[in-house]
Amino acid sequence: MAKTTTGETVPVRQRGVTMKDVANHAGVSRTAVSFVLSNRENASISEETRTRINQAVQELGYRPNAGARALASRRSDWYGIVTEIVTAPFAVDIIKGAQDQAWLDRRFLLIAPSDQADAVGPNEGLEDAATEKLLEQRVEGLLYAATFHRGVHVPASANEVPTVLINCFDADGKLPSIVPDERAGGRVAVERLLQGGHTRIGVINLDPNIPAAVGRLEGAREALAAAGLELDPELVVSGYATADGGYDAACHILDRYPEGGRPTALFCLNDRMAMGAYDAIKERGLTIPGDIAVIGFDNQELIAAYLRPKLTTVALPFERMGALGVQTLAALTAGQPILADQQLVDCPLLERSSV
Amino acid sequence: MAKTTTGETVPVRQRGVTMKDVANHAGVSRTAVSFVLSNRENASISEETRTRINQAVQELGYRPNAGARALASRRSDWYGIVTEIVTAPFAVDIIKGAQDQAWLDRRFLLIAPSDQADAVGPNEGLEDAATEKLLEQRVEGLLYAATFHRGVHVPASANEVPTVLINCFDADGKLPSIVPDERAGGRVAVERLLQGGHTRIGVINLDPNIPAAVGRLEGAREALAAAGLELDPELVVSGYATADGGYDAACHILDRYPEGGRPTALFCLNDRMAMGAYDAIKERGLTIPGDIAVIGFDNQELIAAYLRPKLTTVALPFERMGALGVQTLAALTAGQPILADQQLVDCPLLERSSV
DNA sequence: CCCACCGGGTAACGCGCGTTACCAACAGCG
DNA sequence: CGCTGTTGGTAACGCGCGTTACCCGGTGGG
Repeated sequence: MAKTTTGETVPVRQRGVTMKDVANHAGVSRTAVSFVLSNRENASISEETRTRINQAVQELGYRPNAGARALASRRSDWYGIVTEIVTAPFAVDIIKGAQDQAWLDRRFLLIAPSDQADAVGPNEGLEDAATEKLLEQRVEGLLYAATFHRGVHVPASANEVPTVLINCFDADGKLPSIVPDERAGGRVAVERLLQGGHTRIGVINLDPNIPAAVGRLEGAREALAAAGLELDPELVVSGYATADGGYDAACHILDRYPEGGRPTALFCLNDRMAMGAYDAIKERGLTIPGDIAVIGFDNQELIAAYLRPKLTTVALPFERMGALGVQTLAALTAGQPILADQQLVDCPLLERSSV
Repeated sequence: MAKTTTGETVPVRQRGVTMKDVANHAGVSRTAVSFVLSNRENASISEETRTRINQAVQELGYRPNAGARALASRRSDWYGIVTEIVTAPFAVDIIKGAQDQAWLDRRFLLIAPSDQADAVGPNEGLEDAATEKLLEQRVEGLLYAATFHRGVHVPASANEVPTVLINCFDADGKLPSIVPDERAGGRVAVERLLQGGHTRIGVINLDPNIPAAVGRLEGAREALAAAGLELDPELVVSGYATADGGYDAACHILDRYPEGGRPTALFCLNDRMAMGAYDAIKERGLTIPGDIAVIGFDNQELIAAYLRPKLTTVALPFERMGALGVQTLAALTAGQPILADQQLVDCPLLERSSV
């Protein structure tokens, strides 16, 4: 506890070592310390005092005050990311990718959850409070990350700094975005099945209106068309994006042609549905991949890597999208042109044991 | 000021509006603006100038500079959390709980990943770089969060500021920590099985040396002892903490007494192993929960909520631990005494359909 | 001998804000 | 009348640092 002049006690606040302390300790001016610490090459400091200063830094355990530096230099070295991912962790790898990349660029990533506004007042926009908080910290750029690929509306204040969307796109403007190449993913999945000799393929579809479903299905059709085939509409069934939904859809598909003509492969548009499909297949005494090959989408590790047999699936490149988002932001803040308004990121096929 | 078509005015925000600009616009001194914005009750500002200032704030779209405020007031309103969770997202709810609580306390949570030091140099300690970064931001308190309950070593610099450990404990010191009450969790799980009429219970154990295994097993034994029963050592099998490990262990347990005496319930010490156990049970033509009741631990949503039947399991209170960590930190920074060096948090039973 | 130049530094300003000390005007009171 | 409060403010300092302008003592060139 420390005492003020009035005698009252306040929480102890360690008086930090400042550049002035370092300067005194080294017997030089604070300016010299600043020059040495910021490695200015055009500053003329002799090698001897330079080492003396560095030694003082070590001895005193000096640690720069990032806030003061930001204030004086007018750059914070921070990016902010507004995301619902913290509360819906499915796509947490976006944060990881972004954070790693930011770290490489010697920048810091400030993470703000996008759904906490209701904690302060019911009428505030969801992301607005988070965005505002980040701007108060004077972030140099903003990222918005969604848990699933969709269109979003970004608060107006986002226009004050460079902004990039990750795993979502600007529903009403021209903000640059990074999204998965759903179509190529659908294509590669079905190509893999074709390559395995499957020509009759059932599809367990998501809500047909969301971008993921549209793209993946389109890709699937392309792959089939390239082989001179097409989807049997009877074998494309939508369901809730859950294991139960996948189970129901799989039952429907597997039982559709009792007389013969049952598909030999199932393309499940997400892994949770594939999980349910497994049950439906096993229930019927069929084996995976012997009787029915299954391929998923998303690569949700907890599911895909632990199902038995392990699920072959198409991965959503979350980490890569996060990194690319930061790179794009870096280009924007540096005033460089970016490659495209919308960057598509490849969805690689992960071979396991279900095909 | 900009006007919309409806004639309502919308603040046009531009970077660089300072308190001085607001003061000029309102025709008062900057001090007056500061007083109004920080709501000092002992400052004497007339109601009229107060509204004039607030109006100027609106019109100019003034946004405080958090860094400058922190510099002048010598408090940042930030806590820092060092965590491996970003890279191993299992326990991401810790972050959510901490962030929500911090938000309620009008504080901000700075998240630093604990494994990025190798990006700058191979010789730096893992958490050290992250901790250092946070201290440079002048966080007022530090949290360390682990993905699984264990002992950890924290960098020495953490001592400069109040520190609380979440889901881990200080292996060599006296830092306060928040951990799940594994023992009570094991007890409640087995009590539930007993209540269901099960007296012969198989246990799929984790690595027997980790705190989670020790506590949960101890709790299980307590519950049995209270009913005058005890574990059959032949029915306690350790395995890798994966679905495959659970499958193997379950096979072992289920086939141990071919002549009769097979357990009617399985206590799986985590949900991934329960997932594998499901397969072993189904393979043998047995039903869940009809023939074999299964109870898990961890409540890993992606698994527990999607297995068929849905898995009854004991939840790890990640979110609550995160919140409690922040509360404890708040008490520490305010100089208040904390309840205990180690706070145990209850692990509630989540009833689904597997018992 | 004077002057330009260069190496090696330092003084001083300002970033945006919290905070303390102070000041002017006016009312109430004896 | 002087004195004391009270109301409604303002001037000025400093937080820790980046940055610019400047200074001083040598040195080489003319």
